[in-house]
Amino acid sequence: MPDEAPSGEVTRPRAQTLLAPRLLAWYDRHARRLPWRAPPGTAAQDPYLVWLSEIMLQQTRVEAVQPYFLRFKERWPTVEALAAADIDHVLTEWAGLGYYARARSLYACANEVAERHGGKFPRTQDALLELPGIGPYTSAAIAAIAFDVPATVVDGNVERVVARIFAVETPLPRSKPELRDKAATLTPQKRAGDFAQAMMDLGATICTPTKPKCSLCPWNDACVAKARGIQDELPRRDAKKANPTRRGIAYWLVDPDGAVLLRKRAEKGLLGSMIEVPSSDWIVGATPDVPDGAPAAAEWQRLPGIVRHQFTHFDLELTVLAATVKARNTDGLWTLPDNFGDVALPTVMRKVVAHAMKHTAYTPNDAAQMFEVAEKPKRRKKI
DNA sequence: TAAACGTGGCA
DNA sequence: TTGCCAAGTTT
Repeated sequence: MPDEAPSGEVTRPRAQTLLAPRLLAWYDRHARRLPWRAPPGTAAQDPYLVWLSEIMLQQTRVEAVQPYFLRFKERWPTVEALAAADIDHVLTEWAGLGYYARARSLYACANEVAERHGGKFPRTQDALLELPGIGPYTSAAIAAIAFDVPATVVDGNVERVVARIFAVETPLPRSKPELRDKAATLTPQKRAGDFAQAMMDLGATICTPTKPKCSLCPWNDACVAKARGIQDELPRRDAKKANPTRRGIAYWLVDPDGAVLLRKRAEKGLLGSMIEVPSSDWIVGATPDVPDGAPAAAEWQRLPGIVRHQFTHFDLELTVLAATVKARNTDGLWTLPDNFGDVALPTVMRKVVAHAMKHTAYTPNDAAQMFEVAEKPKRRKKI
């Protein structure tokens, strides 16, 4: 029997109205302290920092985001500062975090906010949804966390918590609409931002994908999955098909100064707008023949070993070929390894760099030191 | 609707 | 070593 619901509020059984206060009480005691998060129940947070953190957190763990968030916050403290930045500097700062379309959308969004919204983020979910890189999750998260709008925030954590609380046995992603609707029945009218973060904290620390810590859960007495003993099996998922393996060749070309030829990838698509060691196409099947995709004619020497990398939808195996040239005979970004930290090299390309520097002695003096630079470019000097 | 789109930690 | 999958969005 549904309660009488105030206008705009989701109708829900009476028992469910008790759940949100219990979770908020748990959150008041157990909220993780994160650099983008104000303490529970305190003043509103800077919408710019909420937005920045939420974009970074898309499909990305808190631990991976933290150093990136702190560097962005320090370097670009406001949305106007970010909008005024050089996009390549933004991509360089993003390098290693993955899903690089997020960084391009981040920059586009900053410019829209700066130019069309007077530097202020819109306060409604619908208006936020219009901005680049902001979808259903992020619009709800910003509305709730930055503006205290009672929006329902649904991410992977919330889906897992809700699937267990209500024992939803339909596999993901088919169950998404049902999980969203059930999550909406839990969302309170007040402290929706804290509630959203509480749900995500609960999912991240208690209601974990494997071995959930039900004894510590503020909702354990209400959880249908736990009552049935199937909490470890939920949420179910449709089987995924195996990833294919693609193969290619990376070309490590060095000039007499020790500068290495790099180039910028196509603006969009895989690793869009990022910097790479020139390479062939990456194709399913056998490794392409030399000199497929080679940036110049040279006496290419195959380096021992292979560079492996896993993307979301395929595995990659790169053979690395190296050569030296007497002059910079082809266009590109000839870059000294000391400066690799200043370019937007994605992780797969850092692996190529590390591999090439390990197996070439093109700088006889201290290849080892340069290898270290390639392996750990995150601690780089300011540009 | 389904595929594309990164990376890293952990079992 | 391999597979899972995480504070999702875009096309």
